[in-house]
Amino acid sequence: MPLALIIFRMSVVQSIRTAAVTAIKSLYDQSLTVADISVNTTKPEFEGEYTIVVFSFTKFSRQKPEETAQRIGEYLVAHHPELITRFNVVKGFLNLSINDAYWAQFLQQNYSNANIGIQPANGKKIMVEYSSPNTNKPLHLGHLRNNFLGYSIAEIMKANGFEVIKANLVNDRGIHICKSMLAWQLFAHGDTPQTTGIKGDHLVGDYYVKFESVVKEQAELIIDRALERDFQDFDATEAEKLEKLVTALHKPEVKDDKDKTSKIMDDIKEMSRNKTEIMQQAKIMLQQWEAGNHEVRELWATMNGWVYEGFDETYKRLGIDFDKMYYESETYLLGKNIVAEGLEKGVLFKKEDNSVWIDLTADGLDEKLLLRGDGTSVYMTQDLGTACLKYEDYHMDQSVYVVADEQNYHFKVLQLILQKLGEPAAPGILHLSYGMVELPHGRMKSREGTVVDADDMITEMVETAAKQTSELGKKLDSFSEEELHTLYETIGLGGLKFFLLRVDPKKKMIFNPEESISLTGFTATFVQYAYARIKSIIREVGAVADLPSFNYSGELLPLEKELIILNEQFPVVLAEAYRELSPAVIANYAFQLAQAFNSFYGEKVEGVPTYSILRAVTEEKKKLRLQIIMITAHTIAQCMKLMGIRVPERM
RNA sequence: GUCUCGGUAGCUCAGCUGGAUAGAGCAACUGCCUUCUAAGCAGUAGGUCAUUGGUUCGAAUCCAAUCCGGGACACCA
Repeated sequence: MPLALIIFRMSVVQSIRTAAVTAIKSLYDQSLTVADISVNTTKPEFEGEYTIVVFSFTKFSRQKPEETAQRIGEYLVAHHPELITRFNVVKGFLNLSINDAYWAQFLQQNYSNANIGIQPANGKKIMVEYSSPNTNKPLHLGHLRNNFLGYSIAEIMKANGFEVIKANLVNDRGIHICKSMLAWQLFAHGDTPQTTGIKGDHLVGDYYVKFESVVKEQAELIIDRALERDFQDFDATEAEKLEKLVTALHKPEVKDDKDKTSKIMDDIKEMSRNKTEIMQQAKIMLQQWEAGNHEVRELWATMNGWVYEGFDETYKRLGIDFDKMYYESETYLLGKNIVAEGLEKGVLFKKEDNSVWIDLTADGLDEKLLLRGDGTSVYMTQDLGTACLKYEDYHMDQSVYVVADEQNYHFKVLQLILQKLGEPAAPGILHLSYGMVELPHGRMKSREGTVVDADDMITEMVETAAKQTSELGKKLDSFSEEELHTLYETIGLGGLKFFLLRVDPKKKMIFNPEESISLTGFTATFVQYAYARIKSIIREVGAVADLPSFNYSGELLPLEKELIILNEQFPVVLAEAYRELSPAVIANYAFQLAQAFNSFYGEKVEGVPTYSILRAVTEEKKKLRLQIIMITAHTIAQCMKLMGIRVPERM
C-alpha cells in the first residue's frame, strides 16, 4: 500500500505525526515514535491548521528551533504534498497548511455515513453497572446523574468497539425497605397506587418519609432522657458509651465548637433512634423477611411491584435501559462461600468472636470485616459475591461500577480483596467514580427535605420547553399534538441530560435550578437547534444528482474548512471520551461543532450570507456545503445519541 | 489524625500526557430578523489560573509545602 493511502486512513493528526517521524529520521537520523511528536491546532492568528512544536527536536538537530522547523517544513511539503501544501515558522512552532484536496476527499468519503465515528468490534466485553436504585423511595437528582452517566458511558464504549452489558443491581431488601413496609402497614389503611392515583415509587417513598418522621418523634423523649443521663432505654455497654458522649458534650472545648457538638449529638441521636419502638418493629420485620415469613414476603413483593412499575415508567421516559437485572434479595447471601475459601487459603482470619476479617494494613489500609460474629454478611461480603457472580455470568474483560465518589474507599478495598483471594474478576474491576450533585445551598439531604425529585424535575423541564416554544412564537402550526409532545420531550429531557453530562463526571457539580432549565447557550437545545436548521436546509434542497461521487476541487473558505476539520476530529474525541470515561468530552465537542455551524450559517458580509447553500454562487459550492452540513448533522446526531439525547427534524 | 478529590472571569464550567497573547456559556452592555429557522450571529467589558517555592528554552498544566473546601476511613448500605 502506498504511503499516501496509509496516511489517508489515519486521522490528520496521526498522519502528520507519522510524516514528521519520517522527516526527522531522514533529516537527523533520529528514531522517534509518533508519540514524541507534539501536534496542536494552530492558533487562529497564524496561517495553517495544525502545528508541530519543534523545541524538543533541537537536542539532536543541533540547530535553532527556527531552522529545525524550517527544514522539517520543507521536507514535509516536498514529500507529502497530498497532505501538506504550505508551512510557516514562528519561533519553534511549525504551522502547517493542510491540502484542501485532502479535506475534500475526507468529506466525500464520509459525508453520508450515518454511523460516523463508530469503531468496528474489538472483541472485548465490558459490563457497566449503573442506576442501582433502592426500592424504598423514588429517584432523585443524584440518581439522574448516575443513570445518564452509566447509559452514556455504555454507549460510548459500544461506539468504541466494545460489547457492553448494561446491568442494574436493584437494592430490593434490607432495613430501609422494611421501614416503608412497616409504615404502610401502620398508616396506609390499605392504600395502593390504584386507589390513590399516586405513582408506585412515590407512594412507597411517602411511607418511608412517614416512618422517619415517626422515628424522629419517638426518639425525642429518648434523647432528652439520655441528655439528662437517664439511660433506661439502653443496655449497659450503650449506657457507658452515652455517659462518655454526654460528659464530652459538657467539656468547654466541645461546648464552643459547633462541629464537635453536632457530631456528638448525631451519635446520641443515632443511638436513640435505634431504640425507638417503630425502629425495633422494623428490625423484627427484617428478621421475619430473612426467615421467609410468608406475610412479610407477600407485602414486600407487592410493594416492590409498585416501585418497579414506577421505576419502569421513569426509565422508559428517560430512554434508559438494561440488559441484565440483578436483585440484591437474590445475591445478598453470596460471598459467604468465597469467605470460607479465603479462610482455607489463609488470606482471611477469624477473631475470638468468630467474626472474619482481612488484614489490609500492609497495603496502607485497615482491617476489614467480612462476616459478623453471628455469621451474617456485610455490604462488602455481598459485593464480593456479586462481583464473582457477574464474572461467572459473562466473563467480561472489565466490570465498571457507576457509583458516587463517597464510595471510593469501598471499591478500592473490594478490588484489593478480590485480588488477594485470587479471583479472576479482580483485574477488571473499575469504579467509575462521579461527584455528587449539590444544590446552590449545599448537599441534598432527604431528612431536610431538600431532595430534588427526578420525576418532578423531568416534568418541569418538559413544561419549560413547551412554555419557551410558545413564547418564542414559533411557527409550529403544522405540528400535530403528537409531534409537539415529542418535541417538548426531546427538548426538555435533552436539556436535563445535557446539563448533567456536560460537567466532568469526576467533579462534584452544582445544580442551579434556574440555570438548568435554560434553553440558550451551552445547552442541548443549542445543539438540537443547529441540527434542525441543517435538516430544514436539506429538505429545502431536495435531491441532488451525483452528490455521492462529488469531490470538491476548489479552495475552501475559512468556515467551510473549520467545519470539515471539526468533523474529522470526531473519532479522536470519541476515543478520548472512552479513555476519560467522560460524556462531558462529547458534550463539549458537540457544542463546539454546533457553534461552528451557527457561525457558518449566520455569517454575512453587507447583508449577503457568505455560506449560503440554496443560493451558493456556484453549483460546486452548493454541493460542497451540502456535504459539509450533512456530515455535521450526522456527527451532531451521533454525539447526542451517545448521550441518550434525541434530535428534532424541526423545531 | 490518616487517606483522597477539588480551588481557573461576578456565577456555572472547558483547558491539565508542559507549548504561542488562558477559552466558552450565563449575567451586563452595543449592534444584526424583506432572501436556508434570531432557541441564532457579530462585538465590548470582565483573570494575581488559591498562595509560595522548585523543575526548564517554556508551567493553569509536573513536583513540594501551605491555606481553603468536599468526601472517605462503620459488625450502615
